[in-house]
Amino acid sequence: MSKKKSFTDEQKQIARLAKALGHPVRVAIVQMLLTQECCYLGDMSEVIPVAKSTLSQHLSELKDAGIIQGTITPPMIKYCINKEKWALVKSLFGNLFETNAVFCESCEV
Amino acid sequence: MSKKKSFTDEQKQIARLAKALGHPVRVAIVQMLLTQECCYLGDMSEVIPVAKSTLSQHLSELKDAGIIQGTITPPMIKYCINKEKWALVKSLFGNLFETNAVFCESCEV
DNA sequence: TTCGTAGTTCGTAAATCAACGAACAATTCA
DNA sequence: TGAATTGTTCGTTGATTTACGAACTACGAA
Repeated sequence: MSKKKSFTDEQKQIARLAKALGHPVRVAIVQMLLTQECCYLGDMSEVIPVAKSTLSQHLSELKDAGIIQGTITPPMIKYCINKEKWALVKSLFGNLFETNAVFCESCEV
Repeated sequence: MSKKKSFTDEQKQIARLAKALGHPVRVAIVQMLLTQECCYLGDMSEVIPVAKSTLSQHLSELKDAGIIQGTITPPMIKYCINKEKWALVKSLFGNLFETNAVFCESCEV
């Protein structure tokens, strides 16, 4: 047995969420959804410069991470931010940011 | 010319930083450096269950993203959080989180 | 039933990521 | 000078990501 610990749930969750936000397309999607309640792939593809199929894949990743959700409203699918998950995102990153950080004075930049 | 705009600097910066935090090993590193629990690769490798070479690569990624910095203090290298960059991280994510989000009531979870 | 719209999935190709051990610097200490 | 320590780089192997157009599904409207 090793003394090395595995990762905490918090570390895994932060990593998962950060990864989901780790691409400009996905950041753009989230920003858009945050400011306009919900919208459709078609709307996004007018603004975000990638193929619709690519956009759809990015939407899937955000969905897999739980950050967004889609509701079928034929013939379209309405995407929006998942309220609960977004609260979790804020809370997890908030914890990290509120860490009373110790910066190293002797380290040059 | 397309009417589609490219990505804003903010979107690219957030994505870059989020990507850097998008792995449990790197989250663990940042958490330790924030509190200066460990500052040397050797210390970290006693806690984080990956090979030293792998750890070194993760440190490089965080360094490339500008989040951490290393100072040579022979025979070791002392790592720490880059104060200015960390402030930027907080500010960028802060902006995102402070967005007055409009959640869609009609979307089921 | 046929057409058009909205979005997903498929198939493919290139690039990047993640992981490991081995080999390699650089430096201190004996 | 030689040995030990610290950390990086190399070389390799898979897995994952990103991107695109083409093909497909699902649905409402004509």
